[in-house]
Amino acid sequence: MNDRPTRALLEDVAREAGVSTASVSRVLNGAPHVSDRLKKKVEDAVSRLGYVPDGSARALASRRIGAIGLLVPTLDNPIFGTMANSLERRLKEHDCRLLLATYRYDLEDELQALRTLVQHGVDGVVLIGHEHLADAYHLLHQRQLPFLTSWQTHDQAEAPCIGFDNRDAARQLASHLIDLGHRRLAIVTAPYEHNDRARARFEGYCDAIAVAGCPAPDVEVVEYGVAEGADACARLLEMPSPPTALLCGNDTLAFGALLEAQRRGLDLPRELSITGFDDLPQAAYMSPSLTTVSVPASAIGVHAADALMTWIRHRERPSDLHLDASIRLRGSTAPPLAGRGQ
Amino acid sequence: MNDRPTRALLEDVAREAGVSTASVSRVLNGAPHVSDRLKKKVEDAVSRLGYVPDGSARALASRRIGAIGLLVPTLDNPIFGTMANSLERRLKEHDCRLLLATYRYDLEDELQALRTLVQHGVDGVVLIGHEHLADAYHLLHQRQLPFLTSWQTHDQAEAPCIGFDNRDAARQLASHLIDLGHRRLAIVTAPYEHNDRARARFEGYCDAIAVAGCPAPDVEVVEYGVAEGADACARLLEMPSPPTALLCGNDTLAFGALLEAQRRGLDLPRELSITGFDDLPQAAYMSPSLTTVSVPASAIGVHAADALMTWIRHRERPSDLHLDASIRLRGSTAPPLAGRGQ
DNA sequence: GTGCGCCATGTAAGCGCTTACAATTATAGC
DNA sequence: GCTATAATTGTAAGCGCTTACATGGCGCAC
Repeated sequence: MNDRPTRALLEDVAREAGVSTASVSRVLNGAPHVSDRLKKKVEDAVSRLGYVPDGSARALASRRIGAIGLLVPTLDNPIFGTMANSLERRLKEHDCRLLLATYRYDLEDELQALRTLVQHGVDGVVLIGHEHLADAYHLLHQRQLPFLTSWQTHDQAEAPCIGFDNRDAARQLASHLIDLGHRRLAIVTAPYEHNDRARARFEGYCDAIAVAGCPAPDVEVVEYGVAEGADACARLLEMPSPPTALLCGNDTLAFGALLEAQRRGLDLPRELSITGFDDLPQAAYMSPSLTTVSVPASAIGVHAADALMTWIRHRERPSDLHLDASIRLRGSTAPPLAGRGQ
Repeated sequence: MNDRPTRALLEDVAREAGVSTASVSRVLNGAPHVSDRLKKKVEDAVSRLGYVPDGSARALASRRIGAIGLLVPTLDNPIFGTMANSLERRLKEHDCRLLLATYRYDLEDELQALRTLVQHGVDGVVLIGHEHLADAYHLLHQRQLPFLTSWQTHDQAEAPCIGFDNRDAARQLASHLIDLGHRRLAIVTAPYEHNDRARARFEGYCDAIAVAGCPAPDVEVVEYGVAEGADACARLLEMPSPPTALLCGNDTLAFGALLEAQRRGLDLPRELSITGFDDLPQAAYMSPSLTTVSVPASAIGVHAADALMTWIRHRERPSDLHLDASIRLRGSTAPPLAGRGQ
């Protein structure tokens, strides 16, 4: 109990309990076929010595480190924080840890980060989206590491996917605006070349616009950020025939757009409808409150944890899971002013 | 390289390069006294074989896992996401990984999480605040693990601290309101028994109120959350003599309060001043924009990474770092209506 | 020319666990 | 009562690296 100069090892526990090291290990790992008597002896010895197993040694011998890797573009966007949070909590219930890495939407950087995670021996990996460098998939398959893609449904067979249909949700959002009478829509999106979620949303917006026969939308491509959203909004409003509705790639961009529109004295939503995507907690509390899409970030985390643990522990590859994202109609969308938007 | 059924080991590299395993290890770890010729031979062999070192084995043999642990109350509050994000990025530059755990403001849970991090062999730990169970400090010291407390300055000698003065910032915020003429202030805070940041803020508010000789503030203690902030605001406004200004423990509570006040038709900020704490990105974009305190979350992450890596690599304990938190005066605070607030 | 010291490299002993396999004992079938 | 089978437990060989220590060369002062 007093500070030992050298901590107790499994071998010490075995000696103290008068059993073999293998038995101690078995008790500690809840192996089958262990008598209650043995179990008790070992548990007593463990608490008497204050023994704590060494994770590194266990990892080396068992080839499992008890941690999975999560690769997210960034934690600056709270939506990924929400997902990471629920993932970590759920993993903890499975007695598993979370190794986190970010890559700022840079797939080269992602590959690099993935390499170090794999090198560290993570038992599984969760990726956001399904668009990654071929080398990343190659590495994962070569190592036969259980991994999931998430956030965006797709039909690749590379890996099980836990996500929702960004494109369809985006389509619904745009349709809603069109139903309200908007014809001149504009889109503010993040670069979507290497971002399947952004691309799916963009395409969903375009789908609805094309089906309705509206004129091709003006498009602003900017990085995610409030200031970027504001700037994009400013540019769109200064065009010869400005839009009556703005479809933003996420809530952050929409916040910026909303701010900029108000700064210019526009009467929202009468003079400009704005939509976001993600439904961050404060979206409902903007004024006007933001029409957006509620994405199942927490659910993705929980289900990803469960699916991955099943795969790791029982060696059975989980199936895809399609979650729902529902649109939230709020105060930032309304019919356009008569006479405008044509 | 085609898929090898069995990956190359350090031993294979040694054989391929015609040198000893020790030499390979030395080259890989940049040990001194290695000739260029040896280095080149090894590097060639490594790339020829596509060798990737095994993190677990390295960890066991060297007693360093190349990862530090971060314990945050939750990632649902984006302010911690911001900190985790910058910490992870900076650690990456030091070639170090981040093991993340959350504990929902439950110190027992935190100790539990800390135990598993230590067990995993993290090379260092970053804690939020300095209030933790004695067993947590005990564990850290017993293992002689480099660790930092953060977010809130203090003068304990337990560990180096990287933080700012929540109390002083809170005091400034309250003083600002008092200077504007408010006399009846109220406080909405999270439970602060085991949360030194919340407590410091609360005390800062009380300090200023007491010094100014204002009547004792009504206090609502609620969990962090928008809905909770709204409820607290509602209760305070229904009191016999409602406050003219509301000091909230963080921005999330303030968002809720702001919303509730508007829902009740109050003309903000004339009829009620509201302040937050954290300066989340959207604080500036509420309407009215939120007066709050900008906290150096990113800076804490960066400096924590640097300090911890110095400690780990050079065995020299870093000194405390006091960062600044500055108040942001915005649209949610104004002088009280004449005749009210007495 | 010899001896000392330093540099570069090799040898091999772990690091602290897990687990295949062996050994032992208990259970059961006939 | 004897063998086949299953339930327990023990033995010991790794897991793939790092590093203390040993070794062999080489340059240099004397």
